[in-house]
Amino acid sequence: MRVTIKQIAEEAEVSLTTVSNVINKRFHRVSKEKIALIESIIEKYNYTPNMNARSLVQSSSQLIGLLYYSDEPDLSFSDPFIAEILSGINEQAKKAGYFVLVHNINSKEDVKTIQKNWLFEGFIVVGVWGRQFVEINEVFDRPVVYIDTHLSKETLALVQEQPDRSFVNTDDYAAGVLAVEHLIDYGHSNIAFLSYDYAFNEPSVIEERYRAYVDTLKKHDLRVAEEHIYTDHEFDRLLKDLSQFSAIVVTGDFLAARLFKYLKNRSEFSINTLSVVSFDDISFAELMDPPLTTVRLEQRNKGILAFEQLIALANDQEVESHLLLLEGQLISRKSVRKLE
Amino acid sequence: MRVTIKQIAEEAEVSLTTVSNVINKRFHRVSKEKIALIESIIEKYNYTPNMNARSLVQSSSQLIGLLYYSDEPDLSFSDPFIAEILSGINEQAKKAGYFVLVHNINSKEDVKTIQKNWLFEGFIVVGVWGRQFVEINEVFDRPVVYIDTHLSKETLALVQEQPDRSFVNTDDYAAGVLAVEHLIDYGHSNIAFLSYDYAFNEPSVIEERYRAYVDTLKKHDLRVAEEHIYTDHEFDRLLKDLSQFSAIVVTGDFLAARLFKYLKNRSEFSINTLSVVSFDDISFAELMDPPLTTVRLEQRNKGILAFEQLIALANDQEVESHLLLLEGQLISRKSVRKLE
DNA sequence: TTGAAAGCGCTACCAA
DNA sequence: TTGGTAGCGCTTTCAA
Repeated sequence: MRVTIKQIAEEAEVSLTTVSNVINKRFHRVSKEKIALIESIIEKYNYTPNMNARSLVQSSSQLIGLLYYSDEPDLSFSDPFIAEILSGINEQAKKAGYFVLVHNINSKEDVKTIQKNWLFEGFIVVGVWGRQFVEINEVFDRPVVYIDTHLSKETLALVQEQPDRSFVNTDDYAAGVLAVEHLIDYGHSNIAFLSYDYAFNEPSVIEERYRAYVDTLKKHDLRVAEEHIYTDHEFDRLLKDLSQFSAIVVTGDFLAARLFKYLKNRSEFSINTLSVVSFDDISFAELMDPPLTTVRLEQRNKGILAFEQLIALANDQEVESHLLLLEGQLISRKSVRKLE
Repeated sequence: MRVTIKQIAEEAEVSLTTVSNVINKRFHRVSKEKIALIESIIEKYNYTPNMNARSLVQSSSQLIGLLYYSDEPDLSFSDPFIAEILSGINEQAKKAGYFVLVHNINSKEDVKTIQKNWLFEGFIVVGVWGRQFVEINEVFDRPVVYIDTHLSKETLALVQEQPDRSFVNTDDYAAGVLAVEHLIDYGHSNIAFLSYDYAFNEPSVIEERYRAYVDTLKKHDLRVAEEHIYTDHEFDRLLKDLSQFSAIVVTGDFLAARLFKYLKNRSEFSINTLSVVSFDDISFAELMDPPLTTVRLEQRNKGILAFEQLIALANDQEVESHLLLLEGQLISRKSVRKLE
């Protein structure tokens, strides 16, 4: 059987309390000699406290929950984006002696259930945005940091009141500016915009990039038009209009790859005629033909940062800000060409 | 505060024991009326038992551990392969009311620690093979199912004795045969083999495919030679030898993509001259140029199957076999051409 | 069919 | 600086 605090206490000939005190580093309550003795015995048996017992008495559980909000269960964690984030979280967690429980949620009931089952230090939540936010957010009774959750001004103001909520995002607006400026810098002035089909009127990652696109074009006195916006269902329309554009902003590398394929199948000339800039820098981006110019988003760092922020919140430490924005980084490859 | 079994008992005016009995479906020990009453109260409060308390008394924890063995912490869960598996596990787990804790391990100590911290129903372990196996395997005190762990005959014999260990793999040998037969079927007879650099003498996924390659070639009286084997560090040598081959077997889609890029950069003719077949069918495979012919591996299904198997083991149910082999499926696209 | 009580491993409170 | 003890929420004897 695994060794318990009781056995340690017996062997050291001290009380449970004393052992507990050294385990929890309350050194000021124990004499130096006993600390040394007890620590040596702990070392000897390679003792680690039972988290279930600990959790039961409502102290630290060392457990954090990574929650992925999605309606389609088969999507969830296979998304490389979340995989990267998990990877980052996991690395930090292991270093810091934390454990991470992953779970899919698609309702507030899911959150309630999981909270009743286990005691968490806090949560990292991915995939929540728009109207779901308020409903989901209210049921958490522990700190939470949201990743890639963009909020409307009103909602944001509301959350400001809650000291144990934080947000880590890419600065998607800035990333968008980066992409468009690069295009303009290279001489492009007729620039289309391609994204997945989504609700353009709710704050979201895509909406930020869209705003950046519009603003940057306007700033340079370039023409902006609603019909220059395409969704992934409109490749045909895009192809028809292609002669109008010398460049296109695509909201994700995978979508860019789909566009490449589509274009290659129709008209040989297009792919070398059209410049494309995208977002993500997935591992495949550099292997594409042409190698994709894209804004690197560092999802893994988001995971790392989110974990760090969560631990700070959970321990009531001061945090610098509740909105952490990561810089995107333009990776210039071959898919954007210089215009004379 | 969350409602406890005690409050349920009070409201129902019965003992804790009785409530516990209905929660654990020991209906034969409780009268019909009380069952109905208690269940209605449970329903009303949306009561769920506290897993920490449950675990503490050594009954079910509903917790399974997904352990990823790797020396490089930053690799781990960002690998799309493990992400797919996690996705499958997670879906099943949620349906069945289980929770999954993910963790990186790179020593048996890691396993010991996590086992002392929490009570698991069992483990799903990914990334262990060769000599690490025996050492890691012995420290588990709960059922475990390994994914993609190939064992030597001797080790396998050893494990046969352990009724609570199982293995789910793709039938990598069969998948290899599928790939090579396809090539031969299309008229190819000079076929190279490209894989990541690895220990060819230990049982592994790649070794299985390699054996399939050799055996199938031999079966068709085709020439097999050691110098036809290339690693990902030998692209230059491969390029030099390329005129000898009409086709190549590559052990993974991502590597195939790297090869494509390399070849495109050197000699325009090569990529359309060389047929390539690969393994995985990652989402990018069909977007490659040419679209990649590959053997689909269904990693997600492995996760699903592994979970199911684990639950069976944990509940001492009869299992049909301790070695579950999934079929690969050849996805024929454009990267293999018919020879006249 | 029901319930009282012990105890899982730990922390927290209070007293010494 | 130390220790005794109650109790976290639950399951599990054992007795009624």
